[in-house]
Amino acid sequence: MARVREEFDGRALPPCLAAVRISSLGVPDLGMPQTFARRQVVCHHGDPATHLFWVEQGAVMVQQYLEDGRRQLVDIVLPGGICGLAHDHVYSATCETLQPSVLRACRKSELERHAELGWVVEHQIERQLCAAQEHALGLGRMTAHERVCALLSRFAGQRASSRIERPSDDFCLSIQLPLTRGEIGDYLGLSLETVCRTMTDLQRRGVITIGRHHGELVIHNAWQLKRLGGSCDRA
Amino acid sequence: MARVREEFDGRALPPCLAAVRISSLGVPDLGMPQTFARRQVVCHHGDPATHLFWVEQGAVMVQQYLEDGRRQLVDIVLPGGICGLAHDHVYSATCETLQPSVLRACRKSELERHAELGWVVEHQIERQLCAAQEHALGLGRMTAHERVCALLSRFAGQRASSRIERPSDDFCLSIQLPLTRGEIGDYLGLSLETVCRTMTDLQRRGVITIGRHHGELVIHNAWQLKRLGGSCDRA
DNA sequence: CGCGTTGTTGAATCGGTTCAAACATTGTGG
DNA sequence: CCACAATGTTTGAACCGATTCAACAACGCG
Repeated sequence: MARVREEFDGRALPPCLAAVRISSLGVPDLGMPQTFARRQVVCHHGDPATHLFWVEQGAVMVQQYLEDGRRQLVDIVLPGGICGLAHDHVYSATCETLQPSVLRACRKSELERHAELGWVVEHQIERQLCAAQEHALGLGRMTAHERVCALLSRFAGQRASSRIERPSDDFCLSIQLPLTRGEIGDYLGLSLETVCRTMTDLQRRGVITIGRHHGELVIHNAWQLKRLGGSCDRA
Repeated sequence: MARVREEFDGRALPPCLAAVRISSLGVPDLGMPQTFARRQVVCHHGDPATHLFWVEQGAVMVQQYLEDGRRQLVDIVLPGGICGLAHDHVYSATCETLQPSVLRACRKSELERHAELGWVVEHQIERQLCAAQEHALGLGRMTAHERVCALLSRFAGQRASSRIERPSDDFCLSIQLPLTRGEIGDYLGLSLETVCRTMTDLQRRGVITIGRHHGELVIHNAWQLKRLGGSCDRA
């Protein structure tokens, strides 16, 4: 009856995780899936942290604010990821959907009663912490061009991870950015104008083509994109 | 025999955690405590990730590099914290001690056999992820002055958390910075010269006094420091 | 069609970097 | 204990990448 996934996040699960049903995304079957519209707030910074949210479909942005309104998107959570983290029993950030999304809301109190789940959640959070630290590397030490390229590269990689290894890959990759220029800027620690200029420049260089419609983008040379954003490959 | 701490990180432990002995820092008694000298590498980015390290005493810096040598300190781990995180079975960052330190190295494979520990580790990593996201806010959106003040404030808070709430707190707080200017710069995403100038400026304004000896620092007005670094208080 | 939102581009400005030189502190060996 | 090297810090001047402010163009929803 309890169907168990053998793999989670690329590594075999320890035997202790045999008790709870895990969906194909690594999401435990606790709590009901909830549907959220585009740009809907999932949880708000400072509110009592009652739930942990698993993203099943769509995407969620995790954002922090300074008092004067300056904003930083600190994470973009894709399916399989978790949001709704807490510090001192309150949500440490505001989470908002980028697209229509399906999340599974699990009561923290109930979740923790399942010891077997501890390591499943831990793996996911560990992965997100690694990602956050890589993001910090970009924020602290990369130029505007590198940051934009790294982000676009990530979106490209989501849809065609295997094909971006060889130099003269001249296949086109059409993607739909779920973020506005301002949001990209807030994610990359840049002004929206700089994001604009950088993308226009990438277009001039023939790396991408910016579609007429909002968010439309064609990537002509994913490899070059990766290379430009691309001292990003860590030594 | 199995003594159990009732509290971990300020919150009552769920009942499932009653089985493993936990030290007063929340560190499980698996693996031997190891002593590390100052500036000793604990684990290296890219190496097979066999262990998870718990910091018992001292401090560890977590650092990432770009190919061309640009460096970013992405975290500073204090006692109670964890380092040695992995992505795809290899360490995602290089960890190095800031001071002589005592770490407890736990084999990941063995650790995961203890289901009860999953949530303990999860709590700690969740806390560190929240911290990383706050750090990202600083890297992305704060000025040099704000970043430096926020960091000094953190060091001050470590030693006198309760006393920094009132405005005209004119008590002096003497601290020993375990980081060089260059490292502070690498942590804050600034050049070492900017860190210097900023600190000199804070001294001119009477907020701090820079001691003669390396790392020596006296904070005269912790409250003002907090305020300057201090849109840092999130809305 | 019209108006609000999002995106683009230009010009001036500024915060922080870079490069360079001098200085102080710490550590080492004679 | 002193001399000297290595490491870390401070300061100045020129430069530059990114921001800011402003105007305008393109979508897109009613």
